[in-house]
Amino acid sequence: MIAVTKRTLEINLSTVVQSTVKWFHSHGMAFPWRSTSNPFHVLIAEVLLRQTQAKRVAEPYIELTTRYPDPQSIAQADVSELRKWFQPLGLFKRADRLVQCAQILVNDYAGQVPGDLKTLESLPGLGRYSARAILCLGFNQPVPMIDEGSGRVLRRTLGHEPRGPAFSDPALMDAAERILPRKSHRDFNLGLIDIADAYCHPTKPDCISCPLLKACAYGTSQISQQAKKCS
DNA sequence: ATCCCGGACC
DNA sequence: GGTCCAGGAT
Repeated sequence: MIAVTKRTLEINLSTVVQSTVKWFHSHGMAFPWRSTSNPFHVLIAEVLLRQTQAKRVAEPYIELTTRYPDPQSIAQADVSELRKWFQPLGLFKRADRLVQCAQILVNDYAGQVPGDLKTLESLPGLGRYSARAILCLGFNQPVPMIDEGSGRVLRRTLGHEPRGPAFSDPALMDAAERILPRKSHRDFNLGLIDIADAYCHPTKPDCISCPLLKACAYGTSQISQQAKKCS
């Protein structure tokens, strides 16, 4: 009996992975930071993306990575000059911390972005999510990228009860580790993020259109509830 | 738990 | 007028 439920669970997990990756290949967003593997450019992107809608980050990202392509450029940049590129986005302290971060990279890490989790998390302006995003996108490491959006997709799909912020939910983080595919980890991570944006809205999710509907505990229950209402 | 922050969207 | 946004620092 236990073996059967476990096998059912594994089948569902692999369905979630395959549907997400397949959907991403045809519907994934082509943001500029997704066509580079330069770790420092990924780092800049993640700083800009924090609590900011991805579409609005494209222009500042291009400007910043063009004008300040490496840690050295930012380390010696004038902070007030750098803040200019954060003007339309808000959260200006990100600019200050980006300079601090670049200075540490220059002084302590030979101007290179370190490729290990603990060091990345210790840098100013980077946290659990950004560090993992840099590892996945900049170093091609099979690390889960769980933010509030992709965390919500996984929670709803796997039928988890939301227990506080995604990053401090051990059950969610364990599930994310378990489900992450070895081969297409990058497409899976980005696919979850894009699905969160396109369908899995916090208050009004579009389950009918979602590519994960058939594999999603939340979506299928939503649909059956709607069917009851209509009858 | 709160603050940061401007803009898009409803 | 609320809600939300690839979170992090305090």
